[in-house]
Order: sequence, then C-alpha cells, then structure tokens
Amino acid sequence: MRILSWNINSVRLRLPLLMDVLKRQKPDVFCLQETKTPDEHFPVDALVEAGYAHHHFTGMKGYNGVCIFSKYPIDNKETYKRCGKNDCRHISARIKGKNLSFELHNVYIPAGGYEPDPVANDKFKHKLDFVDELTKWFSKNRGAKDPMVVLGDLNIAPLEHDVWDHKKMVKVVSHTPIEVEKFTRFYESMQWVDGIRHFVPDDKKLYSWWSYRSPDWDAADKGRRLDHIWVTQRLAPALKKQAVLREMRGAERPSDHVPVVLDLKASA
DNA sequence: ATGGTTGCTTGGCAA
Repeated sequence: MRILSWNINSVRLRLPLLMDVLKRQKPDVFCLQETKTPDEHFPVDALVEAGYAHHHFTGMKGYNGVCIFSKYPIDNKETYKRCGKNDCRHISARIKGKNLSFELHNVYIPAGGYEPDPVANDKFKHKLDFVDELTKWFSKNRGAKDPMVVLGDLNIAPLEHDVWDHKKMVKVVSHTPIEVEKFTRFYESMQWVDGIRHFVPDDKKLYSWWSYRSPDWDAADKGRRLDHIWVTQRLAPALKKQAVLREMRGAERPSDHVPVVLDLKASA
C-alpha cells in the first residue's frame, strides 16, 4: 500500500504534473492540499480515469482545499469544520485495502502568517488553535490503538534538522518553540509514529518545501520539512519505506512543496 | 540587506 501526500498549490494548474507523478509513483492512495478549487470545478474525471475511482474532496475558491483519492473503496467520509471556520482544511475517510484497512486524515494546518505572536497576529493564533483543536478532537473521538494515518501539510518543522538552520529559524513561523511544543503535544497524545523520520535519522537534514522566493533553491537549499505522514502504533509494524520527491521541486512550474510517500506492508 | 516569487485574479491577499 503506497500513500502519497502533496501540497500541490492549485490542482487545476498542476494537473499534468500530478498525472506524471501518479504514473511514476503509482500510489494506491493520494492526498492533496491547497487544491484551490471549488468542488464543481474539481478535475475529478481525469483522476477517476487514472484509476482512482474512490474519492472525497472539499474545496473553495482560491484558498485551501483538500482531497483523498483511492484505488481501493473508501467509506465513512467526513469533512470537519475547524476553529469555527468553513475553510476546507481537514477531511477523513476509511480506506479499505485488501489486507490493510485504516482511517486516513488529510490535514492542512494554517501557515500562520509572518509574526510569531498570537496576540499581534490572528493567523498565528489560528494556527496554534488549530493544532490544539486537533489534539483535543483525536483524544476525545479516537483511540491510540485505532489503525489511523494522519498526513498533510502540517506547516510545522519540528526537529532541528527539519530546517536548514535551526538557530536562525527558531524565530521564524513554522519552527518556533510554541509551535513545536503544541505540535509535539499532538504527536504524543496519540503516540503517533512519524513515518518519514522512521527511516531517516533525526540528525540528517530532510526538507519537503523550498520557498518560491529563493531563485536558486537547490544550491541554497534553505528548506523545511513541513509535510508529514504519521501512523498509529497499530500500523507501525507495517512501515516499509519512505520517499521525499525532492526532484519535483525542479519541475517546470513546480509547487513549492514536493510529494512525500510512505509504503505500508499489506500483511494479514 | 525586511528583499525575494507564485497563484488566484486584475488589486491585494495568502503562502
């Protein structure tokens, strides 16, 4: 079972690039964030034709938007309002694979704006509140023993080597202590396992995002690991392989995020 | 060095 997550930054603009990725990676399930497309304009037919008959998506004009597409049947589709907003940042569905069934949550945590101060900056407050609400929701409604996957653009790089320069980044939104603290609380509350770091030592630099503003992103390499795939303990024995598709950042008209991929063994 | 770029839309916001 291969799962792929990508902040695509407009699914309509980058549909051809998505088709290439699907052809090469052949994920069984893929999730996108920042589709930026209202449901009535979502390119669902092309993706069904590509083999992903089962889907769940919610989008809006210009901002946000998340989707789940699967080769396997899905049910229990849910769309969540978070922080009292209708902003299309969290959906879930149960994936019914042959020997592997689990609830999949696709999450797009708010970026949080520029100033890392919840009093001065409403967007930063929204980001912190969003993480708190996720923590509470999972604790109240789900159990750590459930087979679950949480993935998406979580917009926080928690570890020192998830950013290009830890000392410079502690004052930059995405790597501040308050964000990392709340992120870690969420992580520990369900005893999640970081499916990507499971295969990559903590002291090795690993990024999934490079700013559009850096003209020479590859040489400068001032990246951050903002995109994650976590599994509950129940699925940890199934972890098989990870990939972060760095080369995708060098595509023509790329997203500023690259896809992250996790393989799970579908054992009985 | 508080810049720089992109996408959705055509002015300005969000990232």
